[in-house]
Amino acid sequence: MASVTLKTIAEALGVSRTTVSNAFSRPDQLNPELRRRILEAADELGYPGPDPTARTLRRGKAGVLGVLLTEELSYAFADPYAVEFLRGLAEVAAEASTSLLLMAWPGDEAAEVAVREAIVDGFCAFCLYDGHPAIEALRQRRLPYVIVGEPYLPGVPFVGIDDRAAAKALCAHLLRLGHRRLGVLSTRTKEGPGDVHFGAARARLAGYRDACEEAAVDWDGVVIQQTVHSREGGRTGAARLLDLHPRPTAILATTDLIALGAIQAVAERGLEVPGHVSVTGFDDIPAAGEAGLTTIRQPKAAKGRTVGRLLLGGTHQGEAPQILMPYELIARASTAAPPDS
Amino acid sequence: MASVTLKTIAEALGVSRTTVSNAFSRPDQLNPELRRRILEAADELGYPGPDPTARTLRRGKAGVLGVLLTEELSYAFADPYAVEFLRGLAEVAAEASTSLLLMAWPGDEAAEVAVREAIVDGFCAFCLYDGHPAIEALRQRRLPYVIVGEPYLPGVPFVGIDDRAAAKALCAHLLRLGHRRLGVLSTRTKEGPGDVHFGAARARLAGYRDACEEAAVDWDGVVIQQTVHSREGGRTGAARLLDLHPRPTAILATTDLIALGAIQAVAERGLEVPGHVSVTGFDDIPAAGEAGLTTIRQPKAAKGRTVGRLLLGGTHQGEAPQILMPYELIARASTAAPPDS
DNA sequence: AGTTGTTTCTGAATCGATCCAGAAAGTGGC
DNA sequence: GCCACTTTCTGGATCGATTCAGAAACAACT
Repeated sequence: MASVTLKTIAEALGVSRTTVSNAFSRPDQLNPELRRRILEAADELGYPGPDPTARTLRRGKAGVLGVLLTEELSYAFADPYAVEFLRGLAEVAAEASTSLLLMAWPGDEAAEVAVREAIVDGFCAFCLYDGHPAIEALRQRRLPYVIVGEPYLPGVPFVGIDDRAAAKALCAHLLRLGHRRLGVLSTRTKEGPGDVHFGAARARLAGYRDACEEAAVDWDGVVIQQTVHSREGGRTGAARLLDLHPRPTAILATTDLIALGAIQAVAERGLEVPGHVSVTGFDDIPAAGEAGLTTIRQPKAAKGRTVGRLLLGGTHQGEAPQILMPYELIARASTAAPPDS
Repeated sequence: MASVTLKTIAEALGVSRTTVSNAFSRPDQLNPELRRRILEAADELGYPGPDPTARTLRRGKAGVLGVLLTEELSYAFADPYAVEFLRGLAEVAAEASTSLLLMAWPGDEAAEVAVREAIVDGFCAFCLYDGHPAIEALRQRRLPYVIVGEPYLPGVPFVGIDDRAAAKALCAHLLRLGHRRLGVLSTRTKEGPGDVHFGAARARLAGYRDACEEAAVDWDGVVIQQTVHSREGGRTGAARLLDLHPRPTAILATTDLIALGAIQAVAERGLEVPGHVSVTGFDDIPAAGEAGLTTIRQPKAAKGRTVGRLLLGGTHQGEAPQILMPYELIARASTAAPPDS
């Protein structure tokens, strides 16, 4: 009944706990023949291996990085952008013999508890929104942590791009081509249609607005259609925009996934991209290139690697690091001058 | 420099460690006024809260269930089936104040290590394949664990449906309708085109075969096309099948997601479902109903709940529980008699 | 005054490993 | 035969909390 520990094995063989521990963790510290006997005895006694909890407590290092996700798991994984980011993060983590822990929460209330109780060496928060209770909990844990992409908050470690400036550049590109009737397709907010809650979406909308104001285009005349963050969501959302009279000549989607759905919706109407409607995305996922989508490219895997290095580098003394990664406007075939109307 | 612990606070206030511990974990065990002072001092000293590792070691319970995923994260999350399952699991876990830990591995070799070192109360392995090294590691940890859906192995705790029998029923349905030229769309295996590695896919193929043999249809004449597990993968895979001469009159996809892609491919050829080609799926995800897809319905969330209860119920003594859940053939509009050729 | 009970707090033991300083035995060089 | 060095093993301290039996103070009831 009593569980099998190092002590059980040590007593069975008449050696010390330390020696048994070495047999598992530092094989070069003992005689190979004795080690063989120890492992054999461990196997016979049903020893499950050194207890990870005790080991972590003593070593003061868990060998784990926590990745915080919001409730909608599908949000994070349906988007190839997230997968790329995680690949970069996992790469750096693996070099430090560290594994990733994806933390799924039933809801916001549980988030705080989860952050407080997770056994990790650091956190990376992904897809949070401004004001999420976990953010304060993160600060209190006094472990290294980084907010990725959104929200950007003063005094909080951050890695991402300047979403607002990038969005402005993208919108300015459309305005330069001559577009004046714009439609925006944004990810759905948590709060319902009133307010755009997600930091990145909000920053991107602000960037579009900046560009409009600079070009003296009336921002209030721009229709903002919210939708689910998926290809299908882009299709149905775009359908709404295409029903408007007069129809927008350009659709700005806040992510590539949505933009790809929008392109599909345009085709289903028997219209052409960019002949009748121009479409832009955001992120430059692999499928964007194939579809000839004009978008903002951001370094996805590199972002993950940067986050990993930051977290594994130890606690940040003093100032919180805030790293802005480079981005690039990729103009492809999905944008052109608007049709003569 | 030295970290702030219970002891630091206790000494600062001249009370015992136990009392400070109670202030955090058992508020009813001490004077409210003293508790207030303790929490205040903790805040001032920058105490990050009781160390989760130490707490776990002492309590002997982590309050965490590990969910094992294979390398392809997208595999698990692109499929609404997985999301539903996790919802059920999370529900039961939440009732026991337990959170879920999604474990992402860089690769198979890392799997063993991760299982050995994870600080959890139990494991649920999802989307593993037969012979995965993690399976042996799971057994050795002597913690409760369950294999979900695939692979089904003797002596290993299991929850799922009888994939083979379900697949047989589905295929028999097509054969009853009169189909004789079948095409199969299966998820890609790890090993390449030679052998179908994933347990469920293999079991489903075996079921199709059973039905064919019972109806004296030549199984060797059935083309098996492998593809990526996604809607897009289904589209391209089905395109290959539709290029065959003579064209199959029915396509059996091993998952709904693939089937939905197949339906799209048929439409793109200017053909009709089920007029020219019948299509079947597997799992009955929400989108399957909308698309009128004939498929096998299995209880997704209930499966998650069952797994959760099993894991939280403690270690299984003696025999490994193997639970087969009910399934149901859902005949919808995507299947009909083959065209007169 | 004595018994019982409640509230509030304490000290030592414990969870299961790892780390460190050092002991014991054996090796090699001079 | 002595010193220096390596290999192999040991015992005790430690990581940071929780648990448990019990002490101290005080109230309530015979």
